[in-house]
Amino acid sequence: MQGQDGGSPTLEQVAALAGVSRATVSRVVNGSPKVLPDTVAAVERAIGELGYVPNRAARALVTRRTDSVALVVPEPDSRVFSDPFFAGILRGVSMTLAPTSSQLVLLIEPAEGDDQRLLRYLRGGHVDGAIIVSHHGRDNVLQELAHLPLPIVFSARPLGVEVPVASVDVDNVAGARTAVEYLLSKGRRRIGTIAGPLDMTAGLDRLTGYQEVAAEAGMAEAVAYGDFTADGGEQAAVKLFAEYPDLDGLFVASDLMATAALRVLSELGRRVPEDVSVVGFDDSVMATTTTPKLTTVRQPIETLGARLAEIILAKIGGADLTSPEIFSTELIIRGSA
Amino acid sequence: MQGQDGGSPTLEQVAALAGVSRATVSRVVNGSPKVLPDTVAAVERAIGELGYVPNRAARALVTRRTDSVALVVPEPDSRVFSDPFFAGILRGVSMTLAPTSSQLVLLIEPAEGDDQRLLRYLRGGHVDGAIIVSHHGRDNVLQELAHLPLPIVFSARPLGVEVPVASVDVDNVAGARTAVEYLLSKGRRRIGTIAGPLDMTAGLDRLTGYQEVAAEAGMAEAVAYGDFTADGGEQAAVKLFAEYPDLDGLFVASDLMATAALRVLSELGRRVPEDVSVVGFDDSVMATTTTPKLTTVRQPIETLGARLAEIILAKIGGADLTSPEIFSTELIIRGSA
DNA sequence: TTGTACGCGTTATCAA
DNA sequence: TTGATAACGCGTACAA
Repeated sequence: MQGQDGGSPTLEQVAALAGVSRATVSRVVNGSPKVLPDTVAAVERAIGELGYVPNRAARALVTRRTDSVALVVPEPDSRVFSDPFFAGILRGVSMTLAPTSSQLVLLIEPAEGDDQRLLRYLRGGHVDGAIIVSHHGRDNVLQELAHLPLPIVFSARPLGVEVPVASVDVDNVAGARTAVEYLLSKGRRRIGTIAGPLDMTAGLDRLTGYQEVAAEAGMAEAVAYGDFTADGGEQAAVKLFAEYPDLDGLFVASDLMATAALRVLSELGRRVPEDVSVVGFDDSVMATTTTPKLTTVRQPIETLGARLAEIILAKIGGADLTSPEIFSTELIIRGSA
Repeated sequence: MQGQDGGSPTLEQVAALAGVSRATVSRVVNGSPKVLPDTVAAVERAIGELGYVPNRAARALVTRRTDSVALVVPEPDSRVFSDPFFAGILRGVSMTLAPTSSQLVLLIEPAEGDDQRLLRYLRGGHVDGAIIVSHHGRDNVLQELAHLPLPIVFSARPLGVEVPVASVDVDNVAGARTAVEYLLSKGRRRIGTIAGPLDMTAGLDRLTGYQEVAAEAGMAEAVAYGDFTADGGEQAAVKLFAEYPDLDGLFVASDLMATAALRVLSELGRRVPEDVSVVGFDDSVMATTTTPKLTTVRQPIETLGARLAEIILAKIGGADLTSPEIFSTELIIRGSA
């Protein structure tokens, strides 16, 4: 039907067909208000007939805007893709960007230590802005990212970055507090926790929430550390219950680790929730695949992703946003506590 | 340290600093063999000093190559992002593309029926090729995608497309056969299945595998349909066991639906695997979060993704690949059968 | 309201 | 081996 002459049609060809100049076609394409209705109609007809699509490269060259934003994963470990959190963020971001003219390009650190490649790309003006899905904080990449001359927003308060930056996150401390306080309200008196790595805000803050409530209730701490994987959760659970056999409550910093803990408890012959009540964090799909179903702290991940996209779009548009935005969590009560 | 004069440095500036012409710098950047070593050294020093990065837009404009490939989800339903299958594909694709100069652009259908936007984008020369993660087959979008004047590869044989196209998939029929035959080998004689939607190859082919074995074994079919979600799996399981209470074996077309079936069986008071043996499909994370753990058919998803990327890169490079590539599955035996 | 003409940063062709 | 110079397709002063 169209484009049969090899390359895509150009502004020039549309102009010829519509009987106007390139400039006028350009105006119509970009919605300039100062074009006669008749002219607009003629041009649009020509555009439709030819199936014209603006050449992004040419446009970017002159406007110095690429109409694309990067979703950056500054870690070579692509396991993040399997993380339900990442999936939710991706979903929120892409749903928000879809109706926009902006495209989403996925950037992942190609190999351990190859930060420079990422930074050069970002500095090269190939994208208008970047959303950083930062997990591990100690990385000095975050520092460099934060200082890039480019609109940037982080999916979580970047650990170790001192300058003010835009970020979107959930109140992990409060979420953890809710979980532990709920356990307390159910009469649990000896509550332990499986924490995440302390170089991630999610690990750090959720542990802090637990510690705060423990201190307030005069309860001794019982902590084991996992790495947010099923295996790590299993090992932590085994260790925790070997060390503190009298635990009657357990707050786990992620649902995935919680499912592992549930299995360990089952093998240990401890009934859930009768002997030990368990609360997770995330409210991911897995929370409903276990028996009993998992009571967990829900975070509005997709909303976080959507907001991330809104912020980067706003910053690209010139808005000056450089502070964290915190969303609240919600306790979802199911069978495990 | 660099780029302090506003925009990124250009070829021109590098040339000035190195005392050569733009053309020579361009040659060095693109690794032309016909440049004197001394000149190369001088140019590279200038590049390093200025922190020069080629302008992608300008380059794309003249070479007519964008160095980017699209990962297309031709459905407005962004739930796919939460699908472990999609995550694995994304992982394989991005790992393969990362060391390359190619960027990955994520394209999702913005709204129901807005196929045209997607097609125009793809036709507009914004990417060099596209990987289509097609789930639902009846969509006529697939037809149009298959006929695009652009290197294309599908993540599964696109249902309803008659022309030869490149695709990468697992042998779903054989995988399902393995599962059902295994159930048979364990002494199960009354085996039912929870199938996926018939407009997806995964749904269709896995059902076919079940039906083949059932026919060969002279076993009556017992089929219920789910939609690859937990809720759908639950409803299908309820319906199936209401209709066929004597089932002693169950093959479920996806792990997620299998976890739901496991819960239903538990509520029905049927022990797994003693009363009913269950086999899933995928070997996703959830397969190990259930009690008992799920015996399932594993597909090498990440490998599929990697191959998808290799194929699209090859096609962009001129290779003529237009036939399906089929990978095999593997039965992972755990506790449920 | 519309058209002319220039420049965006690169690559590629052709001379030198 | 290197250097001018002409495209590539588009936006936008500036002029008409």
